[in-house]
Formats: sequence, C-alpha cells, structure tokens
Amino acid sequence: MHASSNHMMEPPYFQGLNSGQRTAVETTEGPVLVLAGAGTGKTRVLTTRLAHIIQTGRAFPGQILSVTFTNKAAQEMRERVGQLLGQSVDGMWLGTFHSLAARMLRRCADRVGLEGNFTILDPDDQVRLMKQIMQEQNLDTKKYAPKVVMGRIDRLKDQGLVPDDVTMDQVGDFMGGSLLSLYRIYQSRLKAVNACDFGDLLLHMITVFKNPQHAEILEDYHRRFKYILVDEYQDTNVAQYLWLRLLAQGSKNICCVGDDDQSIYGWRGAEVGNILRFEKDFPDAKVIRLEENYRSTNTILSAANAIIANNESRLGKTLFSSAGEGEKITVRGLWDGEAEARWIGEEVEQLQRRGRSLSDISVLVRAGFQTREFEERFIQLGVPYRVIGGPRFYERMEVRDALAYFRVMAQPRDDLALERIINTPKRGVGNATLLQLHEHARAHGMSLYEAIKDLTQTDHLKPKMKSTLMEFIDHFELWRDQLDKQHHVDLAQRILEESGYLEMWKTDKSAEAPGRVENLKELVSSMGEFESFAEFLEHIALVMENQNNTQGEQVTIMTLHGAKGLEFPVVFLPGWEEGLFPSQRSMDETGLQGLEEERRLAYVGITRAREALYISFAARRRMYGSYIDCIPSRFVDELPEEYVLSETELGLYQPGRSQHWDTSGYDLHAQKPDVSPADRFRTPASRGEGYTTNKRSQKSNFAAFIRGDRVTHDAFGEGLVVHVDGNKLDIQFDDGTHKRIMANFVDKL
DNA sequence: GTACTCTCAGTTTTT
DNA sequence: CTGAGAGTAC
Repeated sequence: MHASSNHMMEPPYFQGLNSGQRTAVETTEGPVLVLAGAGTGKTRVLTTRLAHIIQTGRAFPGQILSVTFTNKAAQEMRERVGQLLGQSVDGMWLGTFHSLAARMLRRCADRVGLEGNFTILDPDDQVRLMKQIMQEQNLDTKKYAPKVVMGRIDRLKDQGLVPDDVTMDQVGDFMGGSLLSLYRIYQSRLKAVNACDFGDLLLHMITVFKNPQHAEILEDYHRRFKYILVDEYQDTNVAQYLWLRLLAQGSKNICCVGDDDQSIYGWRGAEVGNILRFEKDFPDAKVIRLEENYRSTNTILSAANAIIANNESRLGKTLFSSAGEGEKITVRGLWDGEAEARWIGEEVEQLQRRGRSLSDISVLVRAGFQTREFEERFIQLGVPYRVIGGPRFYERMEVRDALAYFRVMAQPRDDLALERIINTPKRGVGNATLLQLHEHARAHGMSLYEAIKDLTQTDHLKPKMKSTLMEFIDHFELWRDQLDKQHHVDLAQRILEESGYLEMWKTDKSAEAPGRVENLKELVSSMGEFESFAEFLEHIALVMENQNNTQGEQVTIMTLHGAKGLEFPVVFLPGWEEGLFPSQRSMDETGLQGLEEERRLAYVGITRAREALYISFAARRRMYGSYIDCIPSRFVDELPEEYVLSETELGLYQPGRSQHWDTSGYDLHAQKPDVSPADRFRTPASRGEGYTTNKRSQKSNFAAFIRGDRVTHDAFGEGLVVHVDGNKLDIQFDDGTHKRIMANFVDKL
C-alpha cells in the first residue's frame, strides 16, 4: 500500500468539486452517508471517490464493491473512473445488486442446492411456473391471477424472507393462507430445474452469508472488499440492505449516497427507512448533506421544491442553485392525448429550428403505454426518437424463443425453456403429448428433457411422435457436444438453422416476419461481444438492455422511473391528470403513502430538466379503446403560480383556480377545437404514405363533474342513479344492474 | 392436433 | 382496443 495521500499532488479530478462534495470524496474511512438532493452531483461524488481510493493506493479495483442501479449506470461509471485515472480499470466489482449477487452465487451455488450453471428465470417464466403449480394444486387461476400471486412472493423476497421466515402475519389472509405453501412449492420447483429467479440471487446469498456452516464464504468477501460504494441508496429494499450490511460488516468502509425525496420504488419493496437505519447500524457514520444543485435553473428548482413540500414524510431539504432564474415553466391544457402529442411535436420542431439538438429533449411519461402516442406523432413528423425501456429486445417473441433453444442446450434441466420451444416450430407435439411428458417427469422425479429421453426408449409413444422427439433430443445432444468445440456465434447460428426456427420465420408471410429474422440476426451477431455461450446467457439473464442504435440526434421518450439519474436540457412532462398521474392504483393500494410516492415521482420528473420544462394535461384520454374524461392533476395546482406560464387551448385551465376535485375553471363541455386536416396528418414528404384517419364511431362521451360529494351528469340518459362511494361512482341503471367505476374514469357504459 | 372464433380482463412503475 | 386463453369445428 502507498503512503497516505498527503504527500501526493492534488489529483486533477478534484477540480470543480465544491467543498461538500470534496469532503464526501475524501472521507474514505468508516461509514459515510451522503444525503443529497437532485442534481447535486451524488454520482459524481461516488465516481470520484472510487477513482480516489484507487489513486491513493488504498485498494485495488478488485477490492472495491460498487453498486449502481442499472447496468447502464455501471457502465458509465466504469468509463468515467477510467477517464479520471487516465487508464481503463479492470476487475472492479461494479454493477447492480442483482448482477453482483449473481456473480457471487455462481461461485457457491452448491451451498443452496444449485449447480453453478443455474438458469435465471425471467418474470415471464416465473409466472408460467406459478400458473402450473397453481393448476396442480387445483387453485382457481381466474380468481387469483398467477401474476398477482407471483408478485406477492416477489414482495416477500424483497423483504429478505425465505419461506421458513414468513409468518402468517406477513401473508395475511390472502388466498386463505395458501400463499406460503405456494411459495414453498415454487422454491422447490426452481431447485428441481436448477433455476432461480431475480429475487433469489440476493436471497440465496443472504442465506449463505447467514449460515455459520458457510462462514468462510462471507469471511472471504470481507477480506476482499475494502470499500463498498452504493448509489441511489433510497431505493434499496430490505434484501438488498441485508446483503449490503452483511458485506459491510467486514471493513465498515461503506459509503451510500441517496435522496429520500427521490424514493420511487416503494412498490418494489424499497424502504426509505434504510436511510434512517444506516445511522443506527453504523453509529459512527458521517452524514454529509449536499443541497447545492448544479443542474437546473431556479425556476425549475422552485417548482420542484414547492411540489415536494406537500409531502409530510420527508427528511426535508431545500435545493438552491446559482444558475439564474431561467425560463418560466409552460403548463398547457389540451383537448385529448392526440392534441397533446401534436402540441409537443410542434414545440419540439420549434426548438429544433432554434438550434436545439434533439438529444437535448426528452418526454417523460408516467406509464409505458403513454409512449405510443408520441411515437406515432414523431413518426408522422419525421422527428427521430428513441424509446427507452419499451418492449425490449430480449422480450420479443423470437428472441425469447431463440434464447430458449440456447438455454436447453446449455442446461437441459431448464423445463420452462424446453416447453417454450418443443413445438416451435410446429412439430406436432401438442398438449396431449406434453401432458404425458409432464406426468412421466413428475412420476420419476426427472426433468422434461430426461423424460423425453426416457420415453423415446420405450413404446409408450406413437411411432411418429417417438421419432420426432428423438430427432429433437438428438439435435440438442449434438449441439451440446459442440459447445466447447465450435465458436459460440457459429454454434448459435447453427442451432437456429438446424432447429428449423429461422426457417419458420423466413417462410412466414406475415408483415412482422422480416423484422423477426432481422432481430435473430442481430441476436446472433451481438453474441460476438462475449467470450463464451455461458457468459452470453448470463448477460442476457441480467442485463437485457435494449440495443439502442443511437446514431444521430434523437428525442428520448421514457418513463419517469427510467429517467432516474438522468438529465436533459429540455423536459416534457405530459399526462398530468388525476388518475394517471398521480396513478389511481397507487392511491387505491397504499393511500397517502402512494400519493406521496407519486409526488416524489413528479419531483424526479421536474428535476430532470436543466433549462426548460413543459407540463401538459388533456381533457380526455383514450383508454381501453374509448375515451374517458380527465381533470388536471393536483400536482398542477401545486406548481407555484409565479413560475408558470400557462397557455390554454380551450380555456381549459387557469393556474391556481382548480383544487383537487374542484373543476371550476376547467370546462369539460368545451367543444373539440378545429384542427386543420393538413396539420393533423402532416407527414414528411419522403414517406408519402396514405393515412387512415383512425376515426371510429364514438359513443357519445359524457362528462362527469365531481364537486365534493355531488355528481352531476349530462349524458347518462334517463333513469340513472349515481352514488358516490369514496372515490368510486356507483351507477345504477334502470334495468336494475349497476356498475362501479372510478370517479375520474367515468367511461363506457 | 390444429386453426379458427369468441370472451374477457387489463395499463403503473423494474432489476 | 389488444392479447391470452378457452371453446369449437375440422
């Protein structure tokens, strides 16, 4: 080890750090908690700190455990550390909680009854497995959606609870208490197929770490990791926290940075309480607060401060900036979602004309489905865009199928993968055969793959089926044999060809088939970046980033959650309507807590903007095919009037005039504004396609006004009785039937 | 066993 | 409106 840094020249990477940031970087011994607001340079502190530790010789790269929130963030951090040190750095344990835990678990899988080549199930597989189990248990999968049940179990895992730890208290009376037994069965089934799910990666490691019989494993990591760095600490859940704490007990050199106001993953088990607990677990922890924002104008910060001030549960801080006042925030009410997309499209084009790069602009939405409207509009306008987080590459059917082939080859016990492709392309293996295979497998305690091998040796199958399955298995045996002999890219190509899967899409005449062939090609070529098949599959299971070919300038469209940690000079925040944002479901499920998390999400959205911010809402929005009427989000009212420039189409909204459920100043009877056809269907000349207007017979939409507890209506027709029950409307029809709907989601009757 | 039609539930947010 | 799953006709 080198001598202390005192004698060294001040490293150039300290330049530009303020005193608070610098203190946070230099405080390298003992536990440190950096509580800092948006745009105060939290990640920069971590990055510099990482470089500093290496530079001063306190630890080698391999002795630092650095946890970030996304693999992309990890990648960026790796690059930046390399820049700061003037050389690329290898061997760092730098990644997400899950990727790091997976790396550990691969080395000690036997301690939890797995083999080192275990498969990591994706959420889709999880749900399918749960469904199978529920059906075997004769549970009604209609009454209890496997997805919901699986969600519950995931939540238990987030809390670091293995089945034995779960008390009836934690399960509640959900499903009459059978949740726990489902959890047990699910876990044993995972082991039977040598697989685990996302939650298990951490959970298994915690189990190993806590088991005195395997003490040497934790001790080894204690010796290894001299420093631990954690970004976005406010979003850690209990399992992640336990994992960290166990590891940090070694050196106690743990540094976490976080912002309680940006905690937006409560629904995934994240606990802001982890921040408070930090000082209890590490009584000598240094706490450093950073409040100076280097990102946004004061106007934007004031709006963010004003909004978040409405939350009761927060540690409390007020950001300030010396970046000047900046432009006012534009708030705009529009007729419907299409008009909103049209307006944003116009603004984007105008910004572009004024010399603004499209890469400076982002559209941040509450929920994934909202991206479609903007995509459609941007395509019409010819504005290049990219959607981050949408249906990802790896989630596409053809990619998942191809991966299933690879998985079965690498790990024959992977029943779920095998089931996916046993009849894709069609081989005449249907439900009946599959059932027979399942029965045989279960009766003999073997995997489906083994069951097939077994049954093809007997005469229990029809001759045709027998030869089909034999051929199927033979292929896999052959490929597996080539695993070490052939380059993995070639092998992958070969598998796709010999299996007939590629051929299936090549001969498919549907419109999307060529795209699928293209994606498969891309999948195979992307494997070239990896050393081996095993490494590639590991990457797929964990990283699963969508391959963005980011050539040229593009507007970025993504969810607010996806925008965490990012910043853009110009930010559009559409869809600020009650029920959508804040999300009705969030409020229904967790009440005030949910609302406050939504508000933090608004805070995150606003603070992504450096210079200009646009917020909009629509009077009606299409959902499930028909229109529903909307009222502006309460968050709109929480924006400070003096910083807002309000433009109104339709005279819909005047700032400060509308209160939560008070729609005065919001005229829901306004007529749809005239939009010239030329404008509505404008297109880049190069495309020259025809358009369908997408007009369809609309049921007469009606507007429901909700003022206090009174509901009036103008299009319900005769003989309807409406009751208000909480935030639901109970509508009774003249034929005696009735329907309950959300107050602000009054629609299709 | 497959291909077609019909019904019905569903849209938060993610590693 | 879409997509999954169930049901029906070959």
